[in-house]
Amino acid sequence: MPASNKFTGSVRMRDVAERARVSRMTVSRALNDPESVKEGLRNRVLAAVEELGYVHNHLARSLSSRSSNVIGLVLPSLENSIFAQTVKGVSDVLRPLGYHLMVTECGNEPKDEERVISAFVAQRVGGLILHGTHHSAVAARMLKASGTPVVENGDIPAEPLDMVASYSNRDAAKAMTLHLARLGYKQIAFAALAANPRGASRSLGYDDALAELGRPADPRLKIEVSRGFTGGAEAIAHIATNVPEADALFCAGDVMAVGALFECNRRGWKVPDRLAIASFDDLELMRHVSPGITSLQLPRYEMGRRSAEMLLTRIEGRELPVPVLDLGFEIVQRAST
Amino acid sequence: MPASNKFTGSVRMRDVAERARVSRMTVSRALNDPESVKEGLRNRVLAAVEELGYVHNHLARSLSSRSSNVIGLVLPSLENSIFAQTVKGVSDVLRPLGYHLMVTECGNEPKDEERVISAFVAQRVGGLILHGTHHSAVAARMLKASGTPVVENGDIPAEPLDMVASYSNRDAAKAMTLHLARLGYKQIAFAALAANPRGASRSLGYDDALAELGRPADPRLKIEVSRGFTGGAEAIAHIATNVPEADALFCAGDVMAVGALFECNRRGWKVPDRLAIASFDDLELMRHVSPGITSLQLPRYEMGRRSAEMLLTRIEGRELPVPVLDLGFEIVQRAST
DNA sequence: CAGCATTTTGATACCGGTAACTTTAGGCTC
DNA sequence: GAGCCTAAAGTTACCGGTATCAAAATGCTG
Repeated sequence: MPASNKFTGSVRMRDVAERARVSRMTVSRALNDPESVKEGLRNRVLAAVEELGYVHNHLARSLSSRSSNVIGLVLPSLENSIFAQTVKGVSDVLRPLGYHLMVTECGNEPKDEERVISAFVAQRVGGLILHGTHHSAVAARMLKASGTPVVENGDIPAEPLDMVASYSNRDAAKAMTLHLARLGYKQIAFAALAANPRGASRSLGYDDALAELGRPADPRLKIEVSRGFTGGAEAIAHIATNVPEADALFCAGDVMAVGALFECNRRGWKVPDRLAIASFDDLELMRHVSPGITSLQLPRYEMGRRSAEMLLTRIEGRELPVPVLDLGFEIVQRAST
Repeated sequence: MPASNKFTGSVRMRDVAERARVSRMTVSRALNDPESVKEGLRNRVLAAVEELGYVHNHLARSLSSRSSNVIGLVLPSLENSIFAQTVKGVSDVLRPLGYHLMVTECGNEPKDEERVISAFVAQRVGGLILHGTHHSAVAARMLKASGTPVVENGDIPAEPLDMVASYSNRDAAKAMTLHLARLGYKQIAFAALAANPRGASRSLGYDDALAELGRPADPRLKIEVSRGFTGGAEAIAHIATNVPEADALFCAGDVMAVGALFECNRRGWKVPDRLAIASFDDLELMRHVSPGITSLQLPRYEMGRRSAEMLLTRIEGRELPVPVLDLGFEIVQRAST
């Protein structure tokens, strides 16, 4: 039991009711559904609220009404600005309707995600948006049992928990690989993020493309690197040593491609002449470095917006026609390829 | 009243109690303070919890116990990875103690912050960490009245709401400006973020330094730019047109310095020979570009960690000896100056 | 083994709201 | 103005837990 803090005697609805000389119920109505209270009383109530500095107790409200206006968003990390757009998409939908968004970060481990989900379910949030698509059995069961509406939006999972609004990491990786092939690159290397479920899907997409092209899967071309700028440098080092004949590098993690580009600059490798570089995520940075880096523009904002909309639809009791939404992606061709 | 979703008949403590043939109270104790229940009963309870898939209702718990294990963190934006370290610092302290962190973004407008704070207070969170230091009167009053422990950690405010764990934006900006002067730069330009309260403090710090150096404040050297990479480019353009004699540029916003560096590259300006560049925040990027950018290393992680610790101290009822903590900063000298 | 302190469990009231229902107050028709 | 209908306000019970105090079980001492 962690908390031992007690809320210091805060103002209760009863206090407001007494002050306005009405019943608690009238106060409740004046706050939640003002139209249903006659103007005179309503003003008296609102005045009392103002005078006493009353702040509605959502705890009690949610408990009693068995509904909540809080939506939880579970992200693997906040280190990355790639999620900012998604957060904005969600907020833009929720805010005008009076819902509140609470974000929590959970890493890539299903066990950690489980703890976060458990906390949200314990708080009886109105709905949950999960970026991850790999969940522990306990988490899945808990979500199902609690009946919490859920949207997954980091990938398109084979077996959705509930609703989905995302792009397909596998399709996107495949498309970019094919794009590089179409541009004439023969030896396309792939830098993969270790221990990242979305990284794994991307890796499969790369394989798909090679298979479709009828090219053999050269294990030297598939490079496992660490995250961040460092990963890009590692990939270049690997190519220099082990597959100098590679003519393109597709980086499957956000800033990784920039790290690779910087490393090429350090080594005096011309991009794209010596080596073409493509990135998975179209961060703002990609168009500011030179050469600009070809990348996949993902529907980050849309993912947020549609996730929130789907959630609200479900919360309001309407069933959804298509609970799995593939939002696609686009390839942005720049000077690096 | 937004939500109309009803929690579908979830398992209650009463159900667990019946199944384990004990009183609700025993279940409550077995979950919150296992030591206080004898092993036999405790196991029976835990087995029942497991079998029924019971998830504790924090709503009810918080309402009844008038305490919460949720801590709210209010950030101006999630677009920026600079807050990731702070989030991590907070989590690292809270997680092992069973507290949960919920993050919300609020922009730079006190009115928006007020809405977020109000939501957190309505949820009766155990404590609040605010990055902003400019609050609406309503928000301040609400926090005071509710008795919620609060830590501000984005700057050292003149009049703290409660506790503070931060560095001083003003001091940091002053120190960097003095550093540039010490390196011999004579015409130090300053690129400021418009409409950002922390930006304003930094601007004052720059002024302080000039005053201390006995240099006149040349208005052409103080440049207001937009945020992001673009802002840096704008600053360079301004210098080229209006103050070509400037020999150093101090950028007061995160990626701005990188944008400035890129723009210098485009124009063929040598850094630092033609123009030295310094950045406020020591993002990872700063050491990966070339030349590496001189910047201020801020105690982002510490700010999170100490904020959380202060909050817990207060929550546990102990008073703090020093409720305002200045965590300082360091200058990282790199090739750009 | 009685007598008392301590630990473990249970009964009851209440946390601060809202749902559902009842009562009262108005408004209209004839 | 009686009769009926609707709107507005109030009453009561309960949401799902925990605090608090009382009761029962256990242990210890002499």
